[in-house]
Amino acid sequence: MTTISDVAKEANVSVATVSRVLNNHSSVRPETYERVYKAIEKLSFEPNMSARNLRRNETRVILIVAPNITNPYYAHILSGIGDAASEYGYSALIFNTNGEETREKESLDMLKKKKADGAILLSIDIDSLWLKEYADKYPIVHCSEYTKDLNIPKVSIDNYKASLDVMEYIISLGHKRIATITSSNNYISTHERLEGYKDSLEKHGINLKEDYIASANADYSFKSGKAAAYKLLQGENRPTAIFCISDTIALGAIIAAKELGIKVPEDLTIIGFDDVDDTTMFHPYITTISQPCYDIGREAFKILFGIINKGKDNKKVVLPHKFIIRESSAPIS
Amino acid sequence: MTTISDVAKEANVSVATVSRVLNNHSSVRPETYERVYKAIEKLSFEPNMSARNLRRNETRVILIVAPNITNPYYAHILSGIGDAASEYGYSALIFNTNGEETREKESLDMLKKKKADGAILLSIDIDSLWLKEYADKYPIVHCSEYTKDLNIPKVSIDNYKASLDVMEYIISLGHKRIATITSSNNYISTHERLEGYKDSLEKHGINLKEDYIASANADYSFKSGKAAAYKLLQGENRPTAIFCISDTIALGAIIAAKELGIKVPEDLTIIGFDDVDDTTMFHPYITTISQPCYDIGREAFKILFGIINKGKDNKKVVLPHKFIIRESSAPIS
DNA sequence: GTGAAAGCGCTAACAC
DNA sequence: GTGTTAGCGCTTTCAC
Repeated sequence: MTTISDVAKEANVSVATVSRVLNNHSSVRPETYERVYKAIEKLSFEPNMSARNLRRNETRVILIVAPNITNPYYAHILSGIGDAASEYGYSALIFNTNGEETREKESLDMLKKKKADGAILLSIDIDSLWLKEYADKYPIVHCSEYTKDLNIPKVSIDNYKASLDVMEYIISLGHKRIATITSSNNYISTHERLEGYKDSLEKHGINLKEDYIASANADYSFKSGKAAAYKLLQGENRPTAIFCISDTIALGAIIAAKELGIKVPEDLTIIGFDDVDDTTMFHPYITTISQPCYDIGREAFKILFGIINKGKDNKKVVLPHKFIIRESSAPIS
Repeated sequence: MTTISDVAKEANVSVATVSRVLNNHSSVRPETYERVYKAIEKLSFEPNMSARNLRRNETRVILIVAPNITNPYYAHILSGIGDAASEYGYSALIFNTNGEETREKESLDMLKKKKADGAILLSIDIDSLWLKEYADKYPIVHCSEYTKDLNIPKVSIDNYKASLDVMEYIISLGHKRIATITSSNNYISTHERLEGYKDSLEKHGINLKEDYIASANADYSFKSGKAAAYKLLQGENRPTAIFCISDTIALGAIIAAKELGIKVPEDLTIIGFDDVDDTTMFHPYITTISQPCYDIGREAFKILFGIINKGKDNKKVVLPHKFIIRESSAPIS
């Protein structure tokens, strides 16, 4: 194993100078820099991270906290975080919380115990104010979901705007009886999408009907989406369009419609959200909002990196979503 | 931050003794042990990993090499690895290779550069003999897929046996015209499943028909599965059963059959593999082989941990699969 | 059974 | 602009 002092000998300088070169300190004369650089290359020297970490009091580990990385949505984000982290020389401690607050806290205690330099939270309830205590002391960034009223850096799409986009489109198709399937979870995305739904109706002078709002499980399960759609479609004056808060729910709604003999999109428009599940297997392919999950992950890492190395920040990054029209939506007949 | 010497003071011993307690050296007198232990608790001391790693020349980082963690199969395994790693105080460097050999080698160079203590490979071609060079020098374990003829520790299910199970079942249903959709990739699982298919036919005196063997893409895509099924079902003397190497392919086959007006399972039995995609959304629910992905991941980590800490090993662990009969299979009519 | 002390590889004050 | 050196927190040899 070659060390900094091997390089120093090779280049005929002191270890301090090598260290300076390694850390891009400006005070090194170009010739010296060159000489050291060549020695580094020649010996193919790689700095020992444990030594550097010990000295700098860092870990070069980040915490990734998610309910369940098996969920494709989180898997995509994780992929982006993971790639960025590798590029910057960080490794990851992946914590599955199963959505439990105790597990969330437990994971953040890793920060307290100095097992990680910072954390990226993939999902957190809108009202998790207990987070403040941690965010004040440690580098934390929100990814996708975030707590309201807490000034913590975050990256996500504009869920409210995306919801508006969906609703404008549905309304432009001539629909008036528009329902939504939301979720029983307590995420900001869920709230904002519902707000967008309500505000759009109001803007267009369409009365909000409470029984046009159904709710699926916290984890957007197919089954619960299907059940919610059943409720919606079996009531009287059934909707001609349903805005679903996720693609899995939309899939459930499509099946419910099919079982009830309602044709999609001819008699019922269904819109999804996320575009991460494969919804181009079965017709009708689902019209949906697509999120740049991978980039959300990458960006989250970069912000965290900035905080760890340059100190506090409260950047809020909003990435663009895309509206993808496929087959499950049509003008009212 | 409390250090080992704080603990030493508190317990009235030397740092060496604290270290011994920390590492369970037997040579510490019970009373001393007790005293130190209490001091550790009292100060809620946590050893500084960077210091320990520097001293021991470790990183406490493992490499996880996968084509794409966004694939649910890998995501499930990753979940198991991640949980086990966290429990043992390891973090992970996740490398997406996209199936490219150069990326695989690149990732393993992290071992050379001492950026990780060992690696878990989630997929590797059956004939990647170049791996030997690395496996001889560094702790590496195979997970799910492995290279033939290389004596590297591994954990997987018995793909050959699983294939036999499927085939015995299909044959017991009375089918004689049995096709398979394999994959163009070069994984051992693919080979073994195909072997099982062939051997079963032979055992039951059914002639192998080359045009009953179709092939989907390397990544088992739905589309390619559907295309392969089309080829199978449009030929003359079409099969009455198709054994698909993955659930996504089976899903494709079901759609192909539906489009061709062939009823599943009445006129065509379709079997899948993996049970990781959600195949209980649409009827018919798919009869399939289920793999204990999470446990495969956990076990792989444990073996790696063993090698890192106790030295070479060539344990081969075979975990049990399950055969799940659902709706896509029926006796020949 | 326990302690003293060296040293892992690096960074950063401080000196020149 | 560069070198000398202390020291980050831990493990481990060597004494006793």
